[in-house]
Amino acid sequence: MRPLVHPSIDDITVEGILHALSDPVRVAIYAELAASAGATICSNFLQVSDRSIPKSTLSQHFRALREAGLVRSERHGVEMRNMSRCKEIERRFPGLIPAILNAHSVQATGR
Amino acid sequence: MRPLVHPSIDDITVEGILHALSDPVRVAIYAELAASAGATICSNFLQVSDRSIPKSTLSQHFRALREAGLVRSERHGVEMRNMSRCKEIERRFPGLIPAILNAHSVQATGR
DNA sequence: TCAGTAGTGCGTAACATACGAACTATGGAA
DNA sequence: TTCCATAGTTCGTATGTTACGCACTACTGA
Repeated sequence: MRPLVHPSIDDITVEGILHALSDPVRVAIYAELAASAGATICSNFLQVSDRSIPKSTLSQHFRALREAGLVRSERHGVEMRNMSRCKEIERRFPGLIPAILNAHSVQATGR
Repeated sequence: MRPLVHPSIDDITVEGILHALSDPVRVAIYAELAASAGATICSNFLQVSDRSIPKSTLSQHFRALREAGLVRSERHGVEMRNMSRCKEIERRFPGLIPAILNAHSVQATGR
C-alpha cells in the first residue's frame, strides 16, 4: 500500500487548489471537513449531497484533496482520519479558502 | 460560425469558475483582463507567461472562460474584444474573484 | 484463525484536452 | 469586384484524465 503523500505548504499551488475544488463532490466534502473541528473518516462521505459515491471513487477524491494540499490524512487502525489544512493555507494564500467556501454556501443556499 | 454563449449571472457556478481558473494559462489571461480597464483582443495572448500558445488552443481557452461566465466577448469586425465580468460575479459571489487573483499574484511573485 | 470493516489499486470505458490543418468572417487595397 | 491579409473557429486525432467495479491489503476483535 503506497504511503500517503502530503505536499509541503510551499508546494501547494493555486491551480491545484482550484482544480481539486472544482468538483462538486470534493467541495462538498471539503466544506464539511473545514467546518468540523476534529477529524472525519472517509466513509462518512459515502453519501454526499443526496448522492451516493462508490468507495473507490471516494478514495480517489480524498487522494485528490490530499495531493492538492487541502487535507491531511492519517491512518488510524482500519480507518483514515482527515482534517482540513485551512490554517496553513490561510497563511500562504490569505482569504482564498474562506472566499471559496462562502461562495459555495451562497450557491447551495441562495441560488 | 456558432454564436457566442454567455451564461446569465444566475447560471454561473462556483465549480465552473474554479475549473476555468485551474488552468495556468487561463488564470494568467483572466488576471490580465481583470486588471485592464477596457477590452482586450484574443491575439494579445498568443504569448502568455513566456509561453507561446497555438491559436486553436487559445480559442478554446477563451471559450472556457466565456462559458464559465468569467468573460464577456464581442466580435468587432475581424477581432474579438474580451472583458472580465468581475463586477457581476462580485455581486453574486462576493470576494471570490479578488481572493483568487490575490492568491495567484502571491504565487507568481512570492513563492 | 476467521470474519468484518475501511480503504486501495488496477483495468477499462467514457470523457476532456491540446494542437495542426483546413476553414469562416471581416476589412482594406488594387 | 476581386484578392489578400488578419483574427478567430472548427474538426480530427492523439494523448490525458476520471469514474467505477472488482479483487485486493490492512487492521481489529472474537
